[in-house]
Order: sequence, then structure tokens, then C-alpha cells
Amino acid sequence: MLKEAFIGELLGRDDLIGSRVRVCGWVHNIRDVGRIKFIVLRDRTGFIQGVVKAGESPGEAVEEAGRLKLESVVCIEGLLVRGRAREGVEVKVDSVEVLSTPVEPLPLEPDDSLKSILATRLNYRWLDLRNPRVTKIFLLEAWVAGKFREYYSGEGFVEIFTPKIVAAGTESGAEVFPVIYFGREAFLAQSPQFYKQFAVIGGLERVFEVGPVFRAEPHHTTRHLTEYHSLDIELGFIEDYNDVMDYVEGFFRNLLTSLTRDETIKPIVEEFNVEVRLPREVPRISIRDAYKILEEEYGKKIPYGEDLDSEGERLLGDYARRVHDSDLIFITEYPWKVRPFYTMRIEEEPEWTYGFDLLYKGLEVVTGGQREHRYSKLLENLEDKGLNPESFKFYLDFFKHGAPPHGGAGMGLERIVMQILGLENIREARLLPRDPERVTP
RNA sequence: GCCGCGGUAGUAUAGCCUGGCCUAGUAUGCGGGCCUGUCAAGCCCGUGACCCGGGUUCAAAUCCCGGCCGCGGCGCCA
Repeated sequence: MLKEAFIGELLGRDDLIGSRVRVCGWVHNIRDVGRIKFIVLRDRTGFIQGVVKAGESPGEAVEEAGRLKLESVVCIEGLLVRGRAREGVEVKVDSVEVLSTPVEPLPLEPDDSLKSILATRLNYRWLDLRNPRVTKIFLLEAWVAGKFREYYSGEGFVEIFTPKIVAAGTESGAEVFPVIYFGREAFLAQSPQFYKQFAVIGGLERVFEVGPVFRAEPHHTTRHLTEYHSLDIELGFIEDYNDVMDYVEGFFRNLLTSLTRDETIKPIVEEFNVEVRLPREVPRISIRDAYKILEEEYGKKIPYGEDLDSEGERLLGDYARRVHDSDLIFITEYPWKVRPFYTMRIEEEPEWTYGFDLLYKGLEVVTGGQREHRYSKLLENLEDKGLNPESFKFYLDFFKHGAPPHGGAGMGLERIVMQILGLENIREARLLPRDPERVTP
């Protein structure tokens, strides 16, 4: 390896002071004070200052240092000494090795990239990503996905990998991207829904998946992407959908608790200056109660039996915080008319379902519910939705040979990250966002 | 998909409403120079822009129309 250690690994290591180190990274800043040059190197873990002095440092190093540009990729070597730099230590440089240097002026300065509009930042995302604050978003995202895997693996869930090229859309209504599959029409999966049910029915019982999903909806909002990452779970032998919510809640408790305790992630939370609240209890209120709360406490009228709009969700987020001291709130028993056909309906009140959403800081981040596992009921549901059972034959067949009662949920990774950090636009939480206008870079 | 707002150097902005004093200002970057402890380094010099097309007018960055692109709200959703 050209590089022996991350910058962060060299900082705060008193035992290394006085020894020779090699540091590789990007030139973050050059402060040329006449015969002394200060070179600030950056990698994803931090900054370190190198000092080159004319007359003192080897002539070759001085010459090379003079040729550096911002964002040149270099390795410097020298003694690690206590210095007057912010980091407490600095490198007395005796060798500068330039690995790559910009061939054109920078269209965006990483250090200042946040001053640019998002569109420009996304056009030059490889530079924007070097902004330490932006880097941290993706370190957190990786950590969240890791926590998801860790939590559910620990609860006996099996990770699955389902097809992303599929023959039919999952939910009626939501638009899919068609692809030409050897001359036939196929689609990009908008959800692993059918296949995670398949895996449960196939005897894996408890499964999870982390994967991309695709939605051909022309949304122009700060919280939609046409390609995002879904954290999915599905589990069999549930008594009712509260079992599903228990597992969702368990994950969020674990996540938020770790967020406040994990030393590796604390600096990120601090950088964004966000408060992480651990709820004592996560309220579960039926949507019918939510209608009442919205009307009585906020004067907001949602037509009975209709879905919540985004303002309603924001207000319920406020309600949860005010009344229950919780950033999280489950809304349950969604109306049948706004839920997909595979959702289990309440036997005595078939206009309502065992479907729920979880709002985090007033934004829907999870959707889930108990699924209909009875073949005949599924047929009824399809008929009720005016859907043709023929188009769902491959799915219906799963249910012909023994399917346990089951349910599950899907969580939006980017939305979770966005809400944790208080980002204003979901594109910030996507490395290379896809939206109705953008397919590059 | 419907509705609204916007497009000025590489980047971010001022100017636009109330057309002329705009040879388009500022910051940062970039190029050059000075400076032996900077840390948003500083100082001096230079570089570089009105999205495209049409119209109104003596005169358009500025007003009008069309296009393209961007941003946001709603619907819908994670």
C-alpha cells in the first residue's frame, strides 16, 4: 500500500511523536508564508499539517511543495512533531511525492462546496463528497445500514437478495420503470415485497434485505428519489401486526441509543448539531384517532378514510413530540382504499387494515403491516381492488402450499439518514441521486 | 402530472422592480509578485460572466414572448 495509515490514526498518538510517518491524502489548503509553506492534507478521517521550510527542508521537497495545487493527491513523509497546528501535531516534511494533480481549475472547492447550490454540488459530487461534512453523511449512512443488519441478524433474521428485474409491479398504482429484457417487457423492482414474503413462506421465516428500489414517479420534492435504498424486513408466525411494530421499534431504539453512545459516530452527530431523543414509549395511534387529533388540536381536516398528507404527518410529528416526548410515532389501521391488495384487512371493519406507518420527526420513514396469507382472501382483495388475478398468478401461487401469518416493513435508508441529521433535501443523503431530471453523474 | 419561482465569470452573489451613469460591482478560486509560524493567513497586480432565440425601444443584464435548464410546493410515496 502507498498509504500506511489514515490521518485520524496518527492524531492523538503521543507514542508516535518523534518518529517518521508517511501521510497520504488530498491537499486541502496551502498557506504559503514566504519561505515557509504549510500544507494541510485531508483524508476521510481528518486533517494534518505538513511544514516545509526553505533552507531547512530538503531542496527537492521544497520544490515539489511549490508545485502543489489544491486537491493534488500526495504522500508526504517526515517527522511527526508537536507543533503549533490545530491538531497539536504536524509533520516536518522531508519528502513530497505527488501522485496526481488537477489538470483543470476546480469547478468547486470542497471546503466551500456547501455554499454552492445543490445542483452544482451534485454535478461535481466527487469534489463535494470531499467536504468533511458531506463525507460524514455517508459514513453515517453506512453505519445505519450496518446497524440494520446487525440488529436483525441478532434477532434471527436471514439476509436475502431478491431480484431487481421483475415481471410485474408490486403495488397497484405506483409507477414502474420498464426495461427490455431480451425482447420482453420487464420492470425494475419498486419493492422486494413479493419476494420477501416468498422467502418467509419458503421457510426462512424471518428475513431482511438491504437493496435499491425504483419508483418511476415524477416527484419534485425534497424527500423523493426515483432510486433509493430500502431496508426491508418480513417475519412469519406473528400474532398480529404489533409484533411487526415491535421489531421496527426495537431497531429504532437500538439505532438511536447507539447514535448517542457509539464513539465512532458521535463526532458526526455533533458536527450536524442534532439532538437525539430516546423515547420512553413510542405511541401507536390509529389513523382514526389521528384524524381527531389533527382536527381538534390543529384544526386540520383530513377527509375520513383518506390518507394523511405531508402536512398532516408533520403535525403528528409535532404532536408526538409535544405529548409523548417522542420523535417516533406509529400510525396504524390505515384505510383499505389507500393500501395495497396484499394488506390484511380488519375482519370486523374491512374498510380498515393492519397496515401502519412510522413517522420520524414528522416524516414517513417506514411502512409496514400484516399481510394477507389466506389464498381465498387474497383473491377477494384483488377483486375488490379491481385487479386481475392473472397478472399476479406467480405471487398467488406462493400461498397455495402453506403460508404462515406474517408481516413486515420497509424503511427508507436515505430518509432515516436525512431525518437523523436534519438534512433539508433527501438528495444530500444519496451519493448519486436519481430524480426525474437527473441521471448523471 | 399540476402549480409557482429562478438562470450574471470556475463557484457564490450585487445589479433587474423604477431600461441609459454597466467599459457589469463584490467574495472566493485561478495566474503572477511580496512575506520565515500560517491556520478562513495577509497585502499588491492580473484573469474571467449577463442561458438560447425572437420582440419592444434611440437604447435591454434589466421589459415582453417562446425554448432549454434548474429549484420548490402539491398529489403520491420510503
